Amino acid sequence: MTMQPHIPACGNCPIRHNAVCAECDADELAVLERAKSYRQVPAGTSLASAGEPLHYLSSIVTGSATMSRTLEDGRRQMVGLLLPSDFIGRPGRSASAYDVVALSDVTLCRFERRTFERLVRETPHIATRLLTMTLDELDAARDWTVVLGRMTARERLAAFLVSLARRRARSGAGAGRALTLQLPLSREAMADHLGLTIETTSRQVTALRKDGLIETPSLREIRIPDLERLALEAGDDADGGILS
Amino acid sequence: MTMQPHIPACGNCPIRHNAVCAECDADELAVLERAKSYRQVPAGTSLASAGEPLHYLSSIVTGSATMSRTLEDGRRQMVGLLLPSDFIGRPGRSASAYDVVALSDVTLCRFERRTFERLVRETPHIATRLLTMTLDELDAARDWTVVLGRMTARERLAAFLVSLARRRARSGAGAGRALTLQLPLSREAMADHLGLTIETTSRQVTALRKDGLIETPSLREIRIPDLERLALEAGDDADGGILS
DNA sequence: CGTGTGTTTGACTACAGTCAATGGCGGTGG
DNA sequence: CCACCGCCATTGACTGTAGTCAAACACACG
Repeated sequence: MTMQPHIPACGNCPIRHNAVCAECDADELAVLERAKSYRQVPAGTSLASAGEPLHYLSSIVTGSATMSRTLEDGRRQMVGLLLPSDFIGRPGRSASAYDVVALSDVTLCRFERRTFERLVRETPHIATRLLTMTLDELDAARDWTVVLGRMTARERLAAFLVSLARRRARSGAGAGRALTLQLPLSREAMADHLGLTIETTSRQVTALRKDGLIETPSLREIRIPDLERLALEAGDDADGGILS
Repeated sequence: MTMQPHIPACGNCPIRHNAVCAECDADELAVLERAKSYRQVPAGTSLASAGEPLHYLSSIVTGSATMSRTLEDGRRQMVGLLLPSDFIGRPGRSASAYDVVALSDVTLCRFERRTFERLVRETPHIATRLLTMTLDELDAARDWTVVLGRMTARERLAAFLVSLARRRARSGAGAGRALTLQLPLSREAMADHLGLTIETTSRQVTALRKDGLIETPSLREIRIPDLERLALEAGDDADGGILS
């Protein structure tokens, strides 16, 4: 299940400048270097379960994961799509509030919870970075609240694709006007994120394609010829605006 | 518009043990004492506008407010109900991401943004408390995401009432089994929070009343004879469980 | 007592959900 | 190498929940 990967030095880490360690200087990095461990898990692995203790807090180095809650009758809602540099777990709480499941093979940079809590206390640049990241996530969660509370199925899908595209654009991969997204999720996972059924999600993909707003070279790829036009469909007229 | 209220010492402040200052010691409180100012505003006052600069960061001392976003076509979604000890604004960002409007007369404890950002940097107990509060708000926002994405109108209303009741219970006012909520919101504001129309919200209030789950002594009061039973309606079977 | 705002109720509509069948793609085994 | 199986996605037909439009009601205020 768990493979032992080669552990890169923090200085060469692909998420060095985006993760919880982003603001650390060389000295602080040296401390992290000693405390961290890596874990590589295959797609489908559960990384945390709602209500269960979580002994390690981790950053995603490569791969992606979902954070979701499932109601007793099986209804599921994704509350976050975790991509490289995103953080799993919460300092100061021993149990996870959500289920976290690897969507692809995932590499984690882990810290034992107590160790990490000490790091937060003693390493100012970790604490400030964690606060900034948490504030950003809070804004993103609230923005998604607007999508789920007030937008139509078509707008939800458009909003999701635009936010994925913007996230990709921010972490390098600058595209001119057209860009192709590698979807990390199945239609079911997309539906769980959008608060829709698989069927409605699929119909909306078809609808956006028929309207020329997206192309679907394969099931897991979506090409966006004109991001601005798609953003308009998401009710996001102020360019670069409300959708984080 | 703005009244000059009597300014209580931090030691006597009603939100002393819940607000962003909760963890501060006497020395830190003395610093806050010098930096803070109070402002009292009547119901309906705009405290922040999405996209507009926000010069003061504040805690709500008394009263309540809504935090919401309005789409261009008028659809509105509340992303937070702000009660005493809740915080308005985000350090490190000069513009507000949402509209904030006073629901009742509100007393604010304010700090100039730059001043507060310095306080966060130089006062460890402010920084840690702010992180804890932000993490709590993040969980609450994600929990609400589940409500909006997957719950029916009836469940949304029940979930909202239960969360209000639990919030009240936490800040004193321990009720045995039955308790009466003073609703700080109009039906319209409730609908905006629940992601529903006024009409559907009103129908669900009627439905819960007809089923004996709530009583409505007046428009702005809701009596809950049995909180556990109402919580069941919200799909929250694990007692004290998922709803923050 | 009348006016106005906010709420409730009613009748009808529409959007997304449900149930079911078909389609496409990849992997495995003959 | 091809065929079959199984999974996931798509499409179709119908249903149901919440939205829309409109009228009645209730309470607060002048």
